[in-house]
Amino acid sequence: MTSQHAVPTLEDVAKVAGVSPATVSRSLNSPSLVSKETLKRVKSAVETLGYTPHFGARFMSAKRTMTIGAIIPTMENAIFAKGIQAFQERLHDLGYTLLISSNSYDPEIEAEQVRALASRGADGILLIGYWREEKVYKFLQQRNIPFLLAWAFAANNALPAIGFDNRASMYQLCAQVLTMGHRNIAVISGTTEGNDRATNRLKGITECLAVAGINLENVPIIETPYDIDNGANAFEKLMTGPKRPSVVMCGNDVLAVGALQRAQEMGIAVPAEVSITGFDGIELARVVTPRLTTVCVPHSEMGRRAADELVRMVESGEAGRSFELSSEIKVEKSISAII
Amino acid sequence: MTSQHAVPTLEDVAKVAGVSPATVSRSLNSPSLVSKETLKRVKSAVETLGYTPHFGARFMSAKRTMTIGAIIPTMENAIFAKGIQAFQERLHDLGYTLLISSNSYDPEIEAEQVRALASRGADGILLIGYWREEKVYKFLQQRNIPFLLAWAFAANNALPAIGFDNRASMYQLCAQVLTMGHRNIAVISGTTEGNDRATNRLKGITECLAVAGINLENVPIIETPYDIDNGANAFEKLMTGPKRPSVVMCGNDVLAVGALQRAQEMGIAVPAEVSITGFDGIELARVVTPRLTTVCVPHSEMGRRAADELVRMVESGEAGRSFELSSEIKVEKSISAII
DNA sequence: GGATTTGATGAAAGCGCTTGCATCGACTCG
DNA sequence: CGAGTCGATGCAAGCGCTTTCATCAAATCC
Repeated sequence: MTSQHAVPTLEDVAKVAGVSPATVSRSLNSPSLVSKETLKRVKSAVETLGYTPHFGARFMSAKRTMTIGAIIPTMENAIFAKGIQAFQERLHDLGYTLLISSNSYDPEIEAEQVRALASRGADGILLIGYWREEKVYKFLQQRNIPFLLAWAFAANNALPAIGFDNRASMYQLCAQVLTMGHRNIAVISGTTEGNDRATNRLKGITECLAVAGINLENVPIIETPYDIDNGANAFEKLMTGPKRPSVVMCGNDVLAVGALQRAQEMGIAVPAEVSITGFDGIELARVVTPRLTTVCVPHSEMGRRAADELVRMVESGEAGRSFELSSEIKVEKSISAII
Repeated sequence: MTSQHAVPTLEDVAKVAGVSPATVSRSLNSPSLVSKETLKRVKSAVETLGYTPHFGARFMSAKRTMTIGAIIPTMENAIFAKGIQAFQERLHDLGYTLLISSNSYDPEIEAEQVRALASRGADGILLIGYWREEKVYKFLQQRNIPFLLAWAFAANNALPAIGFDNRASMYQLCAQVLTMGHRNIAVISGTTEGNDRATNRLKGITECLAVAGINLENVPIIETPYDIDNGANAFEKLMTGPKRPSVVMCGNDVLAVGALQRAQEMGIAVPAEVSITGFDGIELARVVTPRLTTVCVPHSEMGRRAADELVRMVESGEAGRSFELSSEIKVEKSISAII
């Protein structure tokens, strides 16, 4: 081993540059307080030593860590990917590092991750949706850690959030479905327990149907975790049930794509024999045949603006604001009108 | 504001439990050294105060951080999602926290992220593929930080890696394509610069074609970043060129799906008029119509085993080993034989 | 039963950095 | 030209934790 793994410290840099550690620190953090001359010497010392500030030490003496945490339910399907990617890019531009954790929709793990991020000094945290145990919010407040909720927006909730109204969007989509003449509706919903987005989407459908005077007892609803195969299986169950629906509304695109796929395998024509709708407007929705009728959500915009707002909260110390983004119903070939 | 944001410290816990800070520390980290009695008191003090160890402080005095970093090119398309998800899950089981960064295939940003993770005390780092500037490897070695490469495997490279042989896999797929009678081949490759996976996949094709005696000058190759629309555009260019290929081989499934989509838009029948192949075997490949002929990679297994190996390296201090995983060619409807 | 071991705990020294305060020339001002 | 400013720098006190070493009482041994 040629290299002695002596990680260089501030003091080493100071020695090489012939100044005090304090001056090195200032050169790195507030260059304006240091003379051009010294700055140059320090810079070169840093280079030759390959010095990297020790994050732990910095974290201990300074308050800020320039780190933002994000906790998402899953990375596996693409629902959050685009938004988080945009979130990360914007944060990077703003000089922050993003730490991501995912928890497979498990609230226990989520709570644990909040603590982990807090103890790692996250200056702010991004969470998905509203629902979580009260103690998590308590903890965040007690620790005074700014947080922002994303992928959801509820006008009647004071917590700072950026997203869209899942209920209203789905309501609208359902209204569209009704307008096209469908009365025989089935639903494949994501797991609603502990998931306010899924819950609200389902609510959007049931409310709309109720308003339209459709008896909900006749509307089969299957709940299942977001996954292509689950969507497929649920679809099969619905289509082999007592009464075939004319349209299957799915809680998100992943489920819908599963449904679509199983339809093909079963030789059921879409949309001729049955229509299918999704939600989210992820890539998956536009590459399948027929394209999915879905609700398009501005993922990238959401990610970017979430970054802006969270950083604003962190840097200004002000309370977070909420932003409602608009979603857009995109009617594609996976649905047809009933004549 | 009701809550004074006084984050409780070890000392606070000590005071409440009526013991010394040292004892609290031991209770938390080496319970076996502490009496049952004391342990109980400390535990309850921790609970009532909602104490969370200060990561920075811990990092400063201890060596381990129980943190693993992963640096991936992108979260946006699903190539890495499944593998990283499995990686994270396994790490969680092993008691480690995962920090993820993505860099949009920018080597500068990657280098920066390696430093960021190092200064944050990552006990080990997962990187994608072999190629990166020598200084990055130097840095890692000098800092004595265990690292593992994933999504690639090259028998002739000593760096610890877990993955598959991109060149060999693509060679095999290409051989299959030739077997089916295709001689008029076009390629849509991912950007090869700075990307050894893309480079090797392309090499797999060209080598195979060379062996088959096909003049590479007649093989149009378009290089473009991994993105559905880029795949679509490249496909269109190829199909409107001087001589239509009978098969378009794509560097990954994302490009292939783009190609497939544009084919549909252009009214070109797949596989009747042109065949299309992908690489990776992500979900996208199996939901499109026709299903994509592709090379399936064991993403989840790779993620899990990467976690195991990296943790082993960290905990044992031993050098990393390399693992070649096998990939599997999956022939689906997107390709047809030339008679 | 005195000497030694053992188990449980405390005291205190850092770990590498930031920052308030002190210092000290060099300048400015009246 | 002496007093007050100011810009640049150093000194040193922590930040919250881990860990070595010392301490001390109880248990063990010959």
